[in-house]
Amino acid sequence: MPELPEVETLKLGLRKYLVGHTIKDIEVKVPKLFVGDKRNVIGAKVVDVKRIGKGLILELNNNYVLAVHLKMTGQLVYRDEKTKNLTLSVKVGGETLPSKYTHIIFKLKTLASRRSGQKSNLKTTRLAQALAKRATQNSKLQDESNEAFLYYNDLRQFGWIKVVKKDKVMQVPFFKEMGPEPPVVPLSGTMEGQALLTINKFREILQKSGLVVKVLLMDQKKIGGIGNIYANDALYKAGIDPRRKAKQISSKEADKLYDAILAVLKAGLEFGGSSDENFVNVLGEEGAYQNHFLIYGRKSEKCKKCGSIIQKIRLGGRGTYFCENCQR
DNA sequence: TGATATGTTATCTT
DNA sequence: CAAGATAACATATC
Repeated sequence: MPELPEVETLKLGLRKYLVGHTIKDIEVKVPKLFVGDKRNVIGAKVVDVKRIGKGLILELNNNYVLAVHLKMTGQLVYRDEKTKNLTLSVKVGGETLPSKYTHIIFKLKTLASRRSGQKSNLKTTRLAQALAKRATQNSKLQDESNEAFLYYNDLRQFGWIKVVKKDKVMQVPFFKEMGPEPPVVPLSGTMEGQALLTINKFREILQKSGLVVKVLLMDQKKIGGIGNIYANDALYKAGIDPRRKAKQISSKEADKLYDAILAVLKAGLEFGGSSDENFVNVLGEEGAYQNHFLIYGRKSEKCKKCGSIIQKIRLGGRGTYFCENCQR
């Protein structure tokens, strides 16, 4: 369920809370979820976080990165002194961390010098000197209070975290094969090398594919970042029947669908993602887009536009919701 | 109890 | 070979 808006929401949170921390140790409780040698990242500092489609890249200050995919039920939750008492918004497992579903624990530390150092060295006031002296005296205490954790929780254990050399990120199969993604966030938000979906490219992808349009939207090799929720909502918004062949979509309809895709992804972002199932942000808080689904999950309810009963079928093995009257 | 939910990947089929 | 279809993965919930 974490799709582009959810992963982007998490990315922004990780930038705020995780960046600047040094990885002191990694406890891997379920080995199959952690790929690679953890010794290559222990001791390194997280310097930035990027996203490719539904994937995350934690950039480190050495030659490695941590590539992350949450699949359906993965969570990355940050905890330190200030946030340790926050409860986790989930419908399963415990509210406190680590929980029954915490499979990987990153033990982190921020250096006291990062917050109190540098600038004060440039100043020569007595006050600055006194503060610096006190900071040194308290450094041991501060080190302890600066201890933090990043918990990887995953109910279904489908996700993964991979240790990858920085220059090999785009060679990880999932990233290498990913199609262009809809441009809904500032360019700085995505990984270098990740293509963006233009309207012309979108028309071309539709024309070239023999797939049913909804299955195509969700195919990460064709377009990156769209999953079941936003595919359903975008097709509803554009008034297009999800069962239609992509090839049969006219260029006018393609434009409408393109706009609808950008609109629903942006709506998802504005609500901090959707937490219909397990998604939570970096602090373990729910998003709110689930309260604004246009059609996803509304089986047997009335269509908001015309009042017809919403149908549910299965396309490409996934639940598909649509209004027979409004989507043609 | 068995069907269902989900995203990607492996494998089978055309 | 390629594109598409389908099973597999894990596990709580209906």
